[in-house]
Amino acid sequence: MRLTDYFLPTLRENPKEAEIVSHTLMLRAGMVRQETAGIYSWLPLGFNVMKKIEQIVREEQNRAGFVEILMPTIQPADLWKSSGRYEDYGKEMLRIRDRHDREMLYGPTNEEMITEISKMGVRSYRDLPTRLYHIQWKFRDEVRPRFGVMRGREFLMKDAYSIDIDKEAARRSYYRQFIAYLRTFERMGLKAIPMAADSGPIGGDMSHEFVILADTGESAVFCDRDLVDMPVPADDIGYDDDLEAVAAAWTSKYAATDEKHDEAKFVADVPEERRVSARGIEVGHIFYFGTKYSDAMGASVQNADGKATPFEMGSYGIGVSRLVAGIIEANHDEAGIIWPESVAPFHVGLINLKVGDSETDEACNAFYQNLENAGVDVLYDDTDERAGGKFKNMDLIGLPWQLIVGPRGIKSGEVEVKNRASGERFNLSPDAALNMLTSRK
RNA sequence: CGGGGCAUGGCGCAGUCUGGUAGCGCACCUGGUUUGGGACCAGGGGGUCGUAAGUUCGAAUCUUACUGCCCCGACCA
Repeated sequence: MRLTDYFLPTLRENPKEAEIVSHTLMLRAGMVRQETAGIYSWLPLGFNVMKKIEQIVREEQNRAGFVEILMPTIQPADLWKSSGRYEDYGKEMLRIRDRHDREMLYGPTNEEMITEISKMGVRSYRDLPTRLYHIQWKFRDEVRPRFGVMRGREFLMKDAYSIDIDKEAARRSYYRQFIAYLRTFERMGLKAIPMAADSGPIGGDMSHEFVILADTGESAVFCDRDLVDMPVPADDIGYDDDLEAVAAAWTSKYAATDEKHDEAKFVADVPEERRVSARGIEVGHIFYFGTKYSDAMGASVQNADGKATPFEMGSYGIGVSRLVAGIIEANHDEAGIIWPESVAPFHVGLINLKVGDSETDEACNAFYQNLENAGVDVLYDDTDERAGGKFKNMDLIGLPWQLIVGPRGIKSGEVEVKNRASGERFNLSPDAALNMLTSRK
């Protein structure tokens, strides 16, 4: 992509409404624009990153044996009346009426709908397990939206739902998601720690929040250092294996958010040198809720004995749009964002230091073509900005690699490759630079 | 939902107390000099001063109501 063809409205100064660093940087890097409190337009750079995150989530859900569907944003109120939640949900639910004065709502979640869909499709225990997910916009009318897309009212979320015949089977579905989450966040360059969470109406041990560590995190978290460096299962993990045993490496170690933190247990269970007190951001939540909705909505199947058995259900959420901000919170410096390669909007920022200088233009065009041909996403700054501005901008938007080409270097047969994360610079011949950047892909 | 603050050009702000017909920095446009980490000079364009009503010869400024946004708290992926 040539910058002259792109839409990248970067800001030089910090917008005053932004309180946390990810919000400031997303506004400054031209990733989003606020339309009203907690509701944002996604501009090209932000949208690009969000799609990359979404795709990683999708791939790992598929790998874990969940099947993608798409449910609507607008739901009929009757559906929610059938579970009793229409009255319970309160003002966070955005309630609307259509032209026939029918009560509708902008969905804050989809348990009721998935239960109805499953009732229609599941007739026998032989049809189970049913494991579905979708990635869709949701709306929760937060009293006080803040922190940009970190806590907006409209947000993109992956939510998955499992339906099993009994609790043992439900456990297996639950741990599929547990492992999928470890892999998903790892692929985005995040350290996500599963932490025991309140498990809603059922209780028990089947609810975990996945929290990423970031200095600017919203809540205090406490965990065993072993969890931070625990190697995540590889992509050949067998999802039909006993994943609860695999997950035990995580669930057996101490980890808690401040609400659930038990200092005495922390001190007793974790040797002092391994105690981590940090800040965290919740990016995922998985839980088993048993028959809460299936009971209320009469969703059952016949078991092998011919007896009606209510669905055993779990739901599993990942805040996709929130992750965009979460990743920035975990990956930035004074100059701007530092994208992990897997979610970077482009891999290489090609900087032409002197547009109009024929040798420099020629060299840049060649790089641009060759990198594109090699399948490397390039953002080519072909504007006639001054060099200083280009450097600042490129650091701000945080592409992993910068390829800096100017007349001075061309004369001595060199270009500069800069790694955004480490700050390392390499003066290389054009061929060596091209080789370095294409071999990474 | 309680408490507080703010609303003036694309962004950040001054002007409001003490009413007199709108200004600064950045950004933008033109010309020139520059050019490897946010240059300089000269010229220029752009604002129903959140909305509505009121007071006044005259309102960004005073009064009232409303709306929006931000912050703290309670709440939350």
